[in-house]
Amino acid sequence: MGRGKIEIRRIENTNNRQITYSKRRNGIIKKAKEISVLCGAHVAVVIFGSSGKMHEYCSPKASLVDILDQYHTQCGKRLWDAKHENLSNEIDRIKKANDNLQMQLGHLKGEDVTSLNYKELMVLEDVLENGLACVRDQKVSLSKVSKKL
Amino acid sequence: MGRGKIEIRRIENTNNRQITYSKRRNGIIKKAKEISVLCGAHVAVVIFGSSGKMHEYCSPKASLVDILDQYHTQCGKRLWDAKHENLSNEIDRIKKANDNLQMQLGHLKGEDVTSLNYKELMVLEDVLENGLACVRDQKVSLSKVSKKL
DNA sequence: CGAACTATTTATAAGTT
DNA sequence: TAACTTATAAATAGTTC
Repeated sequence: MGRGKIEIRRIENTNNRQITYSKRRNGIIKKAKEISVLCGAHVAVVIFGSSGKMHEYCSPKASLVDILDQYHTQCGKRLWDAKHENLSNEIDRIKKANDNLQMQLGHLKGEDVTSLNYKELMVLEDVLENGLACVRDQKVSLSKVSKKL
Repeated sequence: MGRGKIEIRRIENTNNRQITYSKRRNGIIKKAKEISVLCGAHVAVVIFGSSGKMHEYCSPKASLVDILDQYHTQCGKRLWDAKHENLSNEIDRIKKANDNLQMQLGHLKGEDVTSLNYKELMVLEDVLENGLACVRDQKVSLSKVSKKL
């Protein structure tokens, strides 16, 4: 619709793409408003431009949440359950990472070392010696600075 | 667009309303596809006609869940129910705990010690010395055991 | 009836300022 | 650059089959 016909393919020129995006976004939202008034339809439109900025439209008297509830009820795709599952999995994952860190930390502090074999103890000893050296170096550095002041 | 201009107000004739709904719904979804291709936008459209039947469009490579996640991130509105909110909060909490553990672990290994003050360094030194002592004791214990065998 | 048709309106691509 | 203009493409209201 315009001075020239365009192919429906990505507009490579960034500026033109931005202009077209803004115009067409307004167009879609206008159409969404119209169909909701003309036909009493419930409509939700969410658009993210390539810049990441969001625009939304939702027909009057219905929040996006309402529309999505309706979506959930109707289509049986279990939108929320899927989301829930993802979150639960993430929690499990992080908790495991956490436990692992706790254990490492405990070993460094000398806790539960009886569960380690000789080789592991040697590695641990090296790490601790190295840490101790760094800490002592830093103490020395700080002492020098405070003497200068 | 059409043989005659129409007011944007509810179409009272059920049949005409249904026809217009169907035509315009297709129109909106076509436009949504076009903007996603032309501009690389992410778009989600959910429409319920007055009959209650649902239609949706979601731009390729992004599920409705993804788009809603993005929505959630951007606008901070409470799209998810309390359960999900709790899960999200838990994730944040555990992640923070995790970061804290990572930092402690780093310090024990001698990383980023320059961010510590003298008092903190002394505490750290004590912890490390204690840990080292435990580890060495354990090494000795293991040696004794292996000699006995 | 729903699919196809067209006269018109509307949206918009490109141009202009 | 963004807002305005205009020629043209696209959408669609009413109609036909």
